[in-house]
Amino acid sequence: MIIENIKDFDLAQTLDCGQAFRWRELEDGSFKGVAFGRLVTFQKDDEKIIISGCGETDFEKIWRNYLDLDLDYSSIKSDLSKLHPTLADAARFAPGIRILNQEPWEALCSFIISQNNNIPRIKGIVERLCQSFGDPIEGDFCTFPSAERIAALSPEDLSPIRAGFRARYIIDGARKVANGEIDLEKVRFMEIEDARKELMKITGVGIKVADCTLLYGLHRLDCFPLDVWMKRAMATLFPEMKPSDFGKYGGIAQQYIFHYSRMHPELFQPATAGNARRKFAHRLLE
DNA sequence: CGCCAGGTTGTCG
DNA sequence: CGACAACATGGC
Repeated sequence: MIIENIKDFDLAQTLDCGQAFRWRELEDGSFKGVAFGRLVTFQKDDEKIIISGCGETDFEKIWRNYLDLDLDYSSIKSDLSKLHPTLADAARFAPGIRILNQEPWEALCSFIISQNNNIPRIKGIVERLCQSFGDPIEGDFCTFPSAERIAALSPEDLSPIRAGFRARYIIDGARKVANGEIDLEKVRFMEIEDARKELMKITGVGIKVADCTLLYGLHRLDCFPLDVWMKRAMATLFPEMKPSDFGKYGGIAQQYIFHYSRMHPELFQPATAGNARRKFAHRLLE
């Protein structure tokens, strides 16, 4: 399956920018992984995306939407870039980021795991969750376990995935989703404040995890999750702005800023002597 | 070893 | 309301 004329899209920037935790980069720069129960490999060649393991039907039914290929990111980027020069810098730094349409339960569960945690370890816990409770597909690739499957477990059953204190949050979320107490497809269309409140009925889901679920799992592009990186970025780079100033595509702005900040930690370090010296040495090398 | 991580909860003032 | 420790684990 080959899709032509794709702009504003980069595999690494999109699949490894902290919105999804399961994609594996292969030697040749392609990405292999599972979503919606399907195993695929993406390759990018100039303006073409090559998808192995997927036919026309699956592309139209799943992957076109998953990769958000119908949204005009050029236009959005151009509008966002007018809001603030540093946002323009961030968008220019990773112009190929898109916001995925992930499965709602996977996004919810993944971001419950993300709390007070670092990205490498989040990936490890999610991987062990899938290996332990998902269905095998091929090689060691597995599906993401359904809410129903997890709902049948106890926190102790999750001990092999080493999620720590988050284990009972995962179970609580799974049970509320599986028994219909929370209908994620209804949450998708709720007023944003109601949607947040609904998700926050789950123990262990606060405003940040709720916003991540809404943005990455339910494609609510106006959500602007504030984690430690984003709080630093707002305080340091956008002191005059608040999240709502970024508008209906604020979630996309957030992703540019999050990635840009994580890739430039020096922006947030006090200008220590050592740091200044390093910068000076760097200048001499140029 | 100590600090921190895409936070949330519970408690105390 | 706001501040703040505790939470489980391991990356760096």
